Amino acid sequence: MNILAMPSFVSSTAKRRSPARLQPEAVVEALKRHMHVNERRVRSGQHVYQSGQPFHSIYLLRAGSVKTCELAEDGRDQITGFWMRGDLLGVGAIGLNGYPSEATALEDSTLWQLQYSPVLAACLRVPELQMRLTAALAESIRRNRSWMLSIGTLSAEQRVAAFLLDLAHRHGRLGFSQRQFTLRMRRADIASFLALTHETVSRALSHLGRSGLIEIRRHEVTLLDSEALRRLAGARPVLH
Amino acid sequence: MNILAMPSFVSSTAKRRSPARLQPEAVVEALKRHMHVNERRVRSGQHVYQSGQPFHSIYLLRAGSVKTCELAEDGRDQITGFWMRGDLLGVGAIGLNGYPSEATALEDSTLWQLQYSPVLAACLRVPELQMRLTAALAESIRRNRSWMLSIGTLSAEQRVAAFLLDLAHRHGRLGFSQRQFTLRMRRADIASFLALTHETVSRALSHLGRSGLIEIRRHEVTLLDSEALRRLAGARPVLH
DNA sequence: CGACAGTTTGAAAAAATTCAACGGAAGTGG
DNA sequence: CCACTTCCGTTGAATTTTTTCAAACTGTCG
Repeated sequence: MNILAMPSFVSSTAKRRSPARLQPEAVVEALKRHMHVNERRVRSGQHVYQSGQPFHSIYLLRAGSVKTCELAEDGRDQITGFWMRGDLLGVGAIGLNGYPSEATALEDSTLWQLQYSPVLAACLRVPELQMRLTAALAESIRRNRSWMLSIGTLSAEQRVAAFLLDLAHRHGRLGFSQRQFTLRMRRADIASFLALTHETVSRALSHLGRSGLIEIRRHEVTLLDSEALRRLAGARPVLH
Repeated sequence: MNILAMPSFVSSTAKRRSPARLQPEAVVEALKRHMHVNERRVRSGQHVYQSGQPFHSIYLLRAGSVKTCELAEDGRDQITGFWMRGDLLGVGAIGLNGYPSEATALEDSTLWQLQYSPVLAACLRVPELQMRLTAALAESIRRNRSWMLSIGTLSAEQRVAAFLLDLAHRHGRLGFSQRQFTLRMRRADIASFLALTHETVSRALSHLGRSGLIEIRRHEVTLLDSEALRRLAGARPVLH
């Protein structure tokens, strides 16, 4: 789903890349050339959109970070993703009248608001944009499948390890440190995302810390031995 | 992801529908008018495509049923979906060189093979096709999110109940009985899909049977009290 | 400073998995 | 067509993992 640096996965498919990679920034340029873009700033804790709100726009996250949460009528909810620069939000609402989920800023963030009908129009005129949007949707599907694989096959601690590696990787792609970063979300959010309880996540993090694989203090993480983390998470070492 | 009868979810979002519903069959017609379609028959147990195979085509399932499976390099695997008439397969490969997952027929099935470049070309000429494809991708994303919600918030038995209701619902949309149908997949496949073991699925089915909510004999299911099943699965009663 | 949301940890309980055994159905090969 | 094998499903019991409940601790924000 990341327009600026696709693709990234928790596992497996990282190698099979697009034949014709598009320059990410070029696409961003193209977007601005072909349609009006409204910049929107959202403060930490505020909603980008809420469940049920009429759907008009998708959002390109330009700075900050955002979580998305799926809500059931009976009150159950589930974090469905954590997003950073370059990620596209609200695409799950395409084809519906309203957003089926909500998006909340995890820190002060800025987004480009892209009204969906102009996007469609632009896609018709600019094949590259269409390809890009479609590819972004497909990547989002792969990301989900990869998550399903993790949840279905890994233990609690393995999931937490995989989660940290995923965050690290996405951080790295955006030019930030792959070793050290801030967990912008609460333990309970991680827990929901990983289909665990917040206590279990806390224990897993503590245990990874005691084992010397990571250092964690509150929201600051350092991956001390990402090789071991990868082994733990069941992935073959990534060579590149 | 179902081209013939979107959308369907395990939960929540079923009400927020597309403003301009497109006639499903009309889209199928349009497809045939605008590009060459190769019909392919696959026998039960055979692959539609395999992980790593070069990606050229997506598939529209016309008859039968298919399961898709995500594979990790270390041997872990995970069923990511069960598909029936009208469902679009292989879209996860868009933007990649090869399929990241594999699709296996659960019974003798027939599919339309749609080479992807003509699909793209057709989408550029026919806005309706583009909308349809994009909407199908978006629906697939929602389906995944809905699955995440179920896995993250429901117990084993609730997941099995939700699974049966989902199958029943999709069956119903295609004009088959919503009350009685055949589970084409093995217990182990259901288990993988629901992030459980096959023993747990077996026990859950037996227990639902003993409780009088369903009748199950091997692969034949009858939903005796789908209202109670819905309550069990945590959903509000669907009114219509 | 004080309240509070969020985190950590421990102990008990519950849920699901693992291991093991059995039975039946389907498929294979004589 | 039958014997045999293999795969799949079911069930029970033991074990493991994760959750639940409870309490204490910490950093942040009025």
